[in-house]
Formats: sequence, structure tokens, C-alpha cells
Amino acid sequence: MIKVLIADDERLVRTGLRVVLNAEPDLTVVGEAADGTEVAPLAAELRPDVVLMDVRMPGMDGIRATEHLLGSVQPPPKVLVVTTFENDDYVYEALRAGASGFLLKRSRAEEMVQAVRLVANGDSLLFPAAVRELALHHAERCTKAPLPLPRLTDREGEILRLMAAGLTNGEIAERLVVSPETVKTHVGSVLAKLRVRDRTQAVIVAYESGFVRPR
Amino acid sequence: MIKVLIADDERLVRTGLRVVLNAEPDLTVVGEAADGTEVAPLAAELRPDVVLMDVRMPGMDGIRATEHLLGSVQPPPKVLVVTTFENDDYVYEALRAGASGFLLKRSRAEEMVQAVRLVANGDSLLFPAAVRELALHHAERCTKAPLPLPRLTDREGEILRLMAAGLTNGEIAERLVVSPETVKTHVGSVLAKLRVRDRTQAVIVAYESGFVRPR
DNA sequence: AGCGGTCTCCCCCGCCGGGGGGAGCCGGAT
DNA sequence: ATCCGGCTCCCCCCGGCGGGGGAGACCGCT
Repeated sequence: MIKVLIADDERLVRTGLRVVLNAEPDLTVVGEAADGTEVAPLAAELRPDVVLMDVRMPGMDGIRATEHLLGSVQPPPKVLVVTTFENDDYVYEALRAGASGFLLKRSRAEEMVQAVRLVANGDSLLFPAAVRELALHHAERCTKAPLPLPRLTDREGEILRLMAAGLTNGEIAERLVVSPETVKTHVGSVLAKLRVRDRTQAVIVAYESGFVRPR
Repeated sequence: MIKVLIADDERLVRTGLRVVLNAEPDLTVVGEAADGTEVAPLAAELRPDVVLMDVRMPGMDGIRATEHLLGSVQPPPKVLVVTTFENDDYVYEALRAGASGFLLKRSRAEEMVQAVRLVANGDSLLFPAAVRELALHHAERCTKAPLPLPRLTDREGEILRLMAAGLTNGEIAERLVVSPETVKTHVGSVLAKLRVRDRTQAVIVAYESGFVRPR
């Protein structure tokens, strides 16, 4: 039996969800919260498997309520965020906060109960558009970026990395315990191989190619 | 009635899936492919709503088969990728290729048919771990990055952007139709506000802060 | 023994970049 | 009317940077 806690500020929505979910033999609504602040205490007491969380609520919104809930209740229930539009900016924040999935308010009853069963089971549920966007961004930066720049020698790569850390030739020389003249030679090679004019452009190429990464 | 095409090189797996799916009144397996190369032609002929695609297949793997399928068959069917491990590197490539979701081979029958219904319905299905990772990466770069750097004036921001494009002071002056001396003044202000030593470090800060973005 | 690639170091030179200071113009706030 | 901040331009100074050329040491390959 999957226990569900509903958090929504509108009584009508809560009632609708409760009726739909209780109609399923394997689901039971164990409680309802009308405000984000009520969610964590109620969950601690009722120990639901899944919390249906509205994103927009007075007091504490669904995002912060989710953070608070997952940080305070052990073991944490799954959170299924209920939203009106699938392109909502809240989507990413909610995932970041630890939500397992999303439910559109305009979904059919059948989809809703399926969604609850899925997240209770440990799966995640998203909208195609959101997933596609996430995947593209991720793939761009993590699978394609690694190494599409000319073959630099080990030393040259080391030098480029230090240039991209903002060091001057003198500082690089100090770091690598070689003469500044030597560093100049390597820097010259790097600039030539990357076909750029100065160290600034070299650093740009280093970032753009993924040779070094932000953060 | 949801029409399903199964693509897997192992006969046993195909049989298992077929039995499980055909047991559902609203699902029907309309065909099977034992190789990635067979998928697109079969899909063009049978017009399934969902294709269950194994990632690892001889000949053409599931990823390329997905790309080919979605690029050649109109309207494109939904693709549900079948995999053994949820941390598979293929996950991101498959999403990039246009897959709608993933199915673990060790899933229970009930989950599998739910998954098929979901993707047929236009939803997406992922593993919690994968979604979490995607969301974190995305959120880091897109929702937090925008503007955590000192207040630059419009002109200074413009200058910084051009510096980060690899332009010299002279080129920036030309672009903005002002004197090189003026550019030097602005550059000086930028360096001071960012508390950095030279334009290279300024560009680094621009990238690290998200003021400019790779690609 | 040769040879090419890499890493190391050196010299000269020209220029761009950056610091300091000064100044005029404008628009908005006080 | 005054002041302040942003944008514009100018001066001098100099140090780091980048280009050119040259050279020696070590390595592995042939």
C-alpha cells in the first residue's frame, strides 16, 4: 500500500487528488497540508511514501518545502511536484531540491496514479521537453567537450592550464621551476598551435574547447 | 491500442518482452528486430507507437539506430531504451539522440508496461540518479551563474565582453568607434573592479562567473 | 650513427598593455 | 547651483609579452 501526502493550498485541488488516488486499491491518502510549513511535521508523523507538492503555495513555496522536507524527515519520502505548466522555471529548482518528478495539473487521473506508483518505486518522471533540454545541455558539456584542440605536448598542455589560471610567464616559470625564457618558448608553441595571437585568446580557446572548465 | 516494436539481438529477451507486453489488453507487439539496421525499415512499415531499443546490439548499436530511426520515419515513434545498468554512459547519448526514456532489464513486468504507456503518452522516464545529475549540472550553469560579479557599468560590461572575445584594445576601440585611450581607461576600471591584474585574468573571471558562456 | 621531437636556455627587439595623473562633457541627484 | 558618476580623451612611463633566431641535451625511432 502506497501512502500519499497531499500539499496544496487549494481545497478543491486537494479534494480532487484525494478522490482520484483513494479510488486505487494500492494507494491511500494519509494526510493533507494546505501550506508548505505544514508538510515536514505532517510527513514526520504520517510517514508517507510519496508527497504530492504544489509549487505555488502561500507561506513556504513547494521548492523550499521540498528542501526542508527531504532534509528533516528520515527516511525521506519521494516528492512529486504538481505544476500547471511544464516549462515552469521551477522545474530545475525542484529537481535540484530533490524532487523525483512532475505532475501536470491537467493530467488525466490514470496518468496521475501511474506517476505516483512510479516515483514510489524509485523512478523519475519528467516532461519530454524538459528532459531533452537537460540532456542536450549535459551532453554538450560533458561528452563532447573533452579534446577537440590541436595536439599539444604534455608540457604545453601544462603551460596552457597555468595560463588559463591567470599566471604570468614569470609565475609559471616559478611554478614549474624552469627559466622564464623556457616558458616563453612553450607559450610561443601553444599560441602557434592554437593559431591565436596572444595568451588571452589562448585562454579563451582553452575554455571554449573544454580543455579547462568553469568552477 | 499502443503498437510496440522490439529491437534486441537476443531472442530470449525479445520473447520475454513480447509475452509481457502482449498480456496487456491495450498493448500489442507488432514486430521484432534483431539488429539496429533492421529497426528503421521495420518501423517505416509497421508504424509502431513505441520502439523498445536495446543499447547494445551487433551491427548498428541502439544509439545510432535511434538517430537513424527518428531521422527517417515520419511521424517518429517514441523510443524507450532498454539497458542493464542505470549508470550507463549511453544514457546521455541516447537522450541526445532523442530517446524518450529508459527501461532497466531487471524491472518488473508491471513497471515495463507502465513505462511503455507513459512514453506512448508523451512523457519521459528516467532513473532518479541520472535525472538528479542532469538537473544539478543544468541548474549550476543556467540558474545560478548569471550575475555574481561586481557592478560594472554598461560600457565596462561591453568592454569585458569584447576582451573575452579576444580583441586587443585597438580592436575594441575600432569596434566601439572611440579612441584607444578611452578603451584603456575602461579596461583599467574593469580590472580594478574585478580586482585582477591583467586582461587574461579578467577573461577568466568572465568565464568563471558566467558573465560569458562557452559555445 | 643519424634524425626528429621535446624540453631547456639565451639574446634582441618592438609593441601592446597597464598604472598614474589630468581634463572636459554630460545627466541625474542633492 | 553643486556634486558625483559615467564616458571621453590625452600625457608619460615601463614592464611583460610575443616574434625571431640560435643552440644544447635528451629521448626514441629507424
